[in-house]
Amino acid sequence: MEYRSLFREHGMKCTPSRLRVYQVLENNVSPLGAQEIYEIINQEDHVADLSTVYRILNAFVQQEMVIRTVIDGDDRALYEVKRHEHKHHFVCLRCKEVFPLAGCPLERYEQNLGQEEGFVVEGHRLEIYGYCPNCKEKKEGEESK
Amino acid sequence: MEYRSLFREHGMKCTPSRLRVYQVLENNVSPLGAQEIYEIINQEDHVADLSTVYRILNAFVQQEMVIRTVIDGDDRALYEVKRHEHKHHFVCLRCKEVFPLAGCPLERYEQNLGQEEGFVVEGHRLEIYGYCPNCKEKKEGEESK
DNA sequence: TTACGTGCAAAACTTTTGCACTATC
DNA sequence: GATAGTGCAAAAGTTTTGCACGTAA
Repeated sequence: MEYRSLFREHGMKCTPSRLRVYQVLENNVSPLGAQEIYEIINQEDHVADLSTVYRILNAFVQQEMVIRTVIDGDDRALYEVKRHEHKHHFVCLRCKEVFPLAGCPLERYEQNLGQEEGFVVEGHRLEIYGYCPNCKEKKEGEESK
Repeated sequence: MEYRSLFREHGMKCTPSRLRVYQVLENNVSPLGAQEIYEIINQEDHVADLSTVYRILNAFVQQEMVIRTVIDGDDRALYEVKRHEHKHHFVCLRCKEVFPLAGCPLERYEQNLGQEEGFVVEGHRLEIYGYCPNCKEKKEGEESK
């Protein structure tokens, strides 16, 4: 099985819980919270405890298989599999949905930052906030009342 | 007093706790957590309870006098006074210090996003992660062990 | 068989809330 | 004097941890 070797490469045994957590993350384009993942994997029968989900997620993050993010105005952490492309998110202020955005506008900016300020840039986090096409319309409706 | 009218404009009474919380935020270039603010204002004598600090911060945020942010890898929220300039932060992965950065490289990118994808952009969040000049050296020392 | 992984319960940490009391306007 | 603000204690939400038991390799 393909996952077995993926886990072994990162020094972890292949267990049903880990498998399910990883698959759920893989199948979602938008990042998910620990509680959400817990609910999804246990929908049919009991697969893993919430504390186990947290332990698994922490292990994935430490192994850099998964990225952990926090979003303004929402205190819990969100998790998503690390994919090859570098991308960012658009967060809808109304429905709270998180949309993936392709690409990144920051490469040149980061070069400057290293040269001019003496910082070593390792990465960045960018989210765009606003209204998604769907909520854009609804919002206009609400405001014209 | 100058603060008195600032508070009144936002429909809030001028109390010692609010005054101190606001001043502490004003005097810090880097954002602070609620617990930190609590400790600073109560250093000499008791000024406000932690729950009061939270209530005050929430009121400030609601009145858009203060910005609330969360930073990856650190679960608590950070607060800073809303200043006129639009700026971002550099977060040091080693000492966790937050450095303000002037300016913003995103204006054109956001225009595209609205036109091509149908999103309404209201704002964004950008943090750069890496090592500050100070920790850069220390880290190199550690690695060459 | 032996580490590593997990369930359960409890704790830690951040943030919110209810209620009686206090201070500002 | 009315209303908004506060202290204290308790609760709620998220994440972590200790320990005994279970399971993958």
